[in-house]
Amino acid sequence: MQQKTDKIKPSEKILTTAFECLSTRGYANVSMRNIAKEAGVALSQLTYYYKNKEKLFIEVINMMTVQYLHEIEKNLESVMGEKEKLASLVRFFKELIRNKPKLLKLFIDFIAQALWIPSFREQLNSLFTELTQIIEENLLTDPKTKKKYLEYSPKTVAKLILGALLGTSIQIVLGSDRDSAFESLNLAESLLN
Amino acid sequence: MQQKTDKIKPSEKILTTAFECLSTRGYANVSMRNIAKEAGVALSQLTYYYKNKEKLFIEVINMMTVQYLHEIEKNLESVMGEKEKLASLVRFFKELIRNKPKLLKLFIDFIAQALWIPSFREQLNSLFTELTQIIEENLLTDPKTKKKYLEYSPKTVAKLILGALLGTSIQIVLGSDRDSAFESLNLAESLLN
DNA sequence: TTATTGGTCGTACGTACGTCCGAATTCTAT
DNA sequence: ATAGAATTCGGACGTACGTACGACCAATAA
Repeated sequence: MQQKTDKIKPSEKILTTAFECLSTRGYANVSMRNIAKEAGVALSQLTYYYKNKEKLFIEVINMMTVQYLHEIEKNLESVMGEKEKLASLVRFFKELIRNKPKLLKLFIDFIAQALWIPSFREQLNSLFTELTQIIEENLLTDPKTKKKYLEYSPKTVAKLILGALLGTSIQIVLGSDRDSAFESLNLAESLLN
Repeated sequence: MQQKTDKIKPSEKILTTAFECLSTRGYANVSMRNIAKEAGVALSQLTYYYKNKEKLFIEVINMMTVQYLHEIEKNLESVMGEKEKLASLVRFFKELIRNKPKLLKLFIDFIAQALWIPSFREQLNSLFTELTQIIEENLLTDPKTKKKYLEYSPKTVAKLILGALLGTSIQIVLGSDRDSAFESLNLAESLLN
């Protein structure tokens, strides 16, 4: 029965357990020992595979970044027209908030850590850059769309879209009345159309 | 010469020093001992006045909340017309980012802590509520303004504005190219007009 | 068979943390 | 002047942390 779970590579088991712990309790409140214990592995295994706590967290974020950036791009490719793509992006975020709030929390926690830890900051910056580019290339290339924002560059528009999605998500994840804030995302969509 | 600084109440000295430390290095990276030392006060004084680290941070946030909420309201009262008030709010945020980035960092850090610490979360929620109300009452009462957003409630609009300001600020504080992201705030303003 | 390598483990080191406590000092009101 | 309260101090307690180390074990290659 447990054959398969036993065959999981320890390094992967550590990684997924680390994600579970970090996204549930936060970087500052999770110790290497916690992760080791929960993964059913010796503490020193974490050092062996990931060197230290900082690098382990970076790997966790990396894993999530790769996975979800792909998912976003797949989502955007699956519909035609920039209006529809925007709708699709908003829908993606709403589903993320509803179904994977832990992922959002992990991400917000990571942002805060990036304030003080240079290696995190670097990684976060490249994530922001990639996200902005995806938005730019998918939602803002049509001349018709461009005209609407006249003097503003696509990059500026993309950053605002990302900012609004991020800021609203934060309010939702942390706030009490979830549904009222969801409405804000709908409004964002219609304002941009 | 130092008469005046010596006369500062220790509790206040602790509070301002705590702000300085927290906004420079972050909640997780600042110890009670750090603050005590920097404030020139015995460690146990922090416990005496603020009970524990959590409550001390809450007091710091409280101080900042009171001060800057007042400042925002004062700012909004000083101009007439909802368009102008929106412009004034955006200007306020831009100046905040430019002149008091440490305050922004403190705030972002606080948001992340609020993910895991219930007392922080409570305080953050009431701060969000107050901010939303200020926006609602100052920028969204004019019937002319209301019409623009048709089916959306003022609260929803207010939350989006707050979200966009917050999300964009985060990108600016953490990002490398500050000026390009400032543009996003200008765009936000014109989109809402 | 033996030697080498990669993986696994338990443990220990040094340090830092938040909190607590009892004694000393200063202030205040009678 | 003095009792009592408020303040200040240094130090200690127990715990938790990230990291490092050296000993095993299993598989592989010569």
